[in-house]
Amino acid sequence: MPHGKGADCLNIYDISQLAGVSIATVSRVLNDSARVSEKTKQKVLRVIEENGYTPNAFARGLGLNTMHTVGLLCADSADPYLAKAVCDLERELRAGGYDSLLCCTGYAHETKEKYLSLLLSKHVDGVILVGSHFVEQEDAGNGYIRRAAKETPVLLLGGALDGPNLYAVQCDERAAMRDAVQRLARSGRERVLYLYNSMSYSGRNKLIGYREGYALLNRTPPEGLELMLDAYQFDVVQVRQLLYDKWRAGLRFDAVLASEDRLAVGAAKFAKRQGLRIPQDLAVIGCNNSPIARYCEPELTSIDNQLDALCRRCVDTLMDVLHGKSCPKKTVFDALLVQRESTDFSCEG
Amino acid sequence: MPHGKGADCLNIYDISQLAGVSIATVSRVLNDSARVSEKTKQKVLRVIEENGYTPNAFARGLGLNTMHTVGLLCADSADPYLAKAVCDLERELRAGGYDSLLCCTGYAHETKEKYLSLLLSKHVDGVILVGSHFVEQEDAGNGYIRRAAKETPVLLLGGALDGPNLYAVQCDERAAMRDAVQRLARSGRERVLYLYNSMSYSGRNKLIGYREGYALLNRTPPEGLELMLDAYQFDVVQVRQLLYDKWRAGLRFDAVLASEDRLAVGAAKFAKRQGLRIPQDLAVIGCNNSPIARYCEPELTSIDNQLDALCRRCVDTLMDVLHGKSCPKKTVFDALLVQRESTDFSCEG
DNA sequence: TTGTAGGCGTTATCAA
DNA sequence: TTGATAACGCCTACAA
Repeated sequence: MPHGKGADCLNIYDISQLAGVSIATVSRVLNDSARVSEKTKQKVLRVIEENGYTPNAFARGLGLNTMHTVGLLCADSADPYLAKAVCDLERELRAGGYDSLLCCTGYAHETKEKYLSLLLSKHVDGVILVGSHFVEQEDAGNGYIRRAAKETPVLLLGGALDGPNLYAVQCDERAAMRDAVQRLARSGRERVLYLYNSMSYSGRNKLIGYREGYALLNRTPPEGLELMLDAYQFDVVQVRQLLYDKWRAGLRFDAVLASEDRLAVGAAKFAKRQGLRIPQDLAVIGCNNSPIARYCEPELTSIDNQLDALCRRCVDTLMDVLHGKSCPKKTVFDALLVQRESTDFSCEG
Repeated sequence: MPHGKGADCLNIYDISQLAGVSIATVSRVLNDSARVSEKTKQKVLRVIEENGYTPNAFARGLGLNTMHTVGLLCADSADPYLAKAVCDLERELRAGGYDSLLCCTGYAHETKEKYLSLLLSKHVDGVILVGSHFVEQEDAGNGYIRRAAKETPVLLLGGALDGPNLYAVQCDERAAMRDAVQRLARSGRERVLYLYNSMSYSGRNKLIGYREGYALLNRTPPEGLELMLDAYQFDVVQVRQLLYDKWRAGLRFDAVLASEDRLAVGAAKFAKRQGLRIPQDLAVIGCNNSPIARYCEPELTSIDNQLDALCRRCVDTLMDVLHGKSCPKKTVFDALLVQRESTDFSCEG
């Protein structure tokens, strides 16, 4: 009986002694691994209950080589969209019996890489890359993700990357943007400005979708209407100013399609300042269908990229992987255009 | 040498063998505990580097009884205010060498209690209760927090509770509300409506502050002007409707003081629908000074409760506790009224 | 300066 | 159905 401390916290030896059985039996009761007589089981359970014993998580982790923890890597969990994702994921993971280790990396490649390996060193059972800011355009920059996947399953929420032990769950925002452009055009909008601020995996796809929209109309996108705000974290006032300056410099447009609702809010602010009526003079469409689409005046039409469903499926997939079930490497959902006051498609051709 | 597996991951024995030293030496190098000759140290470090060895976190946790992890308990990390807090806390904790275990409880007492003990069973080095939704008015409901504090330091961000191993970091929102009422009154507002949706610790304090504001003016708060929205998660449209209904029922007010920016946004929506000009006919003040205060049209005056500073101080305090330094049980910051377009104090008496 | 050996609290493998 | 005992991988007296 190698056990001789009188610490505050009791261990399996204490319980075994109090219950008059061996530690093996206590362990078996704890993990209800069959072979225990109902009588001993009850006795042990009572002792455990009476003394408020909880098995030591570290010791268990050492033995089983897992503490049922998943790493959530996220560029900025204060961003409302990512925050919602993190919250949903955490809930689903907990329902599946896993804790969430949160890690906000910021947008610099170096820290993303550093924090990912930090998570791995904690032996997490899986990693979820929340948002598409982790996948780089030149594949050389994605080595750190592939390397991580050698040690633990990696799920990409909103992004996609092909490789062993990599799984992607995303929404077809490219198609959504394409459709939005076409609908705006059909309802008489001649010049749709595309407003974006990120060239992440998702950002690139949306931009492509915008261009495809025009391509399918057999038109080339009007000159100068792809407008990038050069900041991940920005203020609506910046957006308003950017559009205002462009307008004063002579740029004209009758619709704004934005890669994110906050950008669209900025567009609405611009319209007000410039004296343009929404939607009569300027149609506005945002993306994410976040609560702020409704905070805006007027309320914003927005592309719903089905975050809830994505998160649920993401965790479901991870659980399947961890349980050894086979599961799809890539799952794609459709987006949904939620119409509100900032657009008017009634005269759609 | 009790070591005989050919697994994928090497351990300290492998390294010691490859470097031709004992595991003790390797361990010493790893924890740079002085007594190692520079030469052996370099040799060991090179072997570690070459083989990409990382010490097993579980084993280390078992021995040291810590994995350098802090639990973040939060009612709903999708709430923008709480999300910002979680993000800030995580960053500060990481800077201090600690990981963050996130746990969203929702608003039910039962789950809060359940998840808190779940965190404790993971042997976190500390727990931060993010937001004031954890402290209940009747102290009987706070037993679970006090019990937790017996096992690990508990920090309350935005709330306060007195007891051993409990630390509070908060902002004097009560004073802020009191001052806001007085300033509104002095600038000619006769009937300040107080709009709130939570009776959390913070919620109660703000309400008290509102009443005190009137008390200091030697006036009793106008009848029926304390308006509670009965929902933690709400839509701005609900808020607009609530005010609209009240107005139609004859309730009159010339200012809205809200316990949260989102409620204030709802008030602005109401004003627009009712044809009231902001701030001429209706002044609006929100609380939290969150980004949405600027999304709103017009931009909202808001009480800044200094979340950044609170988070920093909260983690600083925890670090001090963990390092055995003495530190204050309660830290209180002042709030700041950030004036924007929804108020006009120019004619303040 | 370095090495040996025991302990941390489980789980799991064998016997009994 | 139970019990003894060896991992699991690290840290750290204590000894050399």
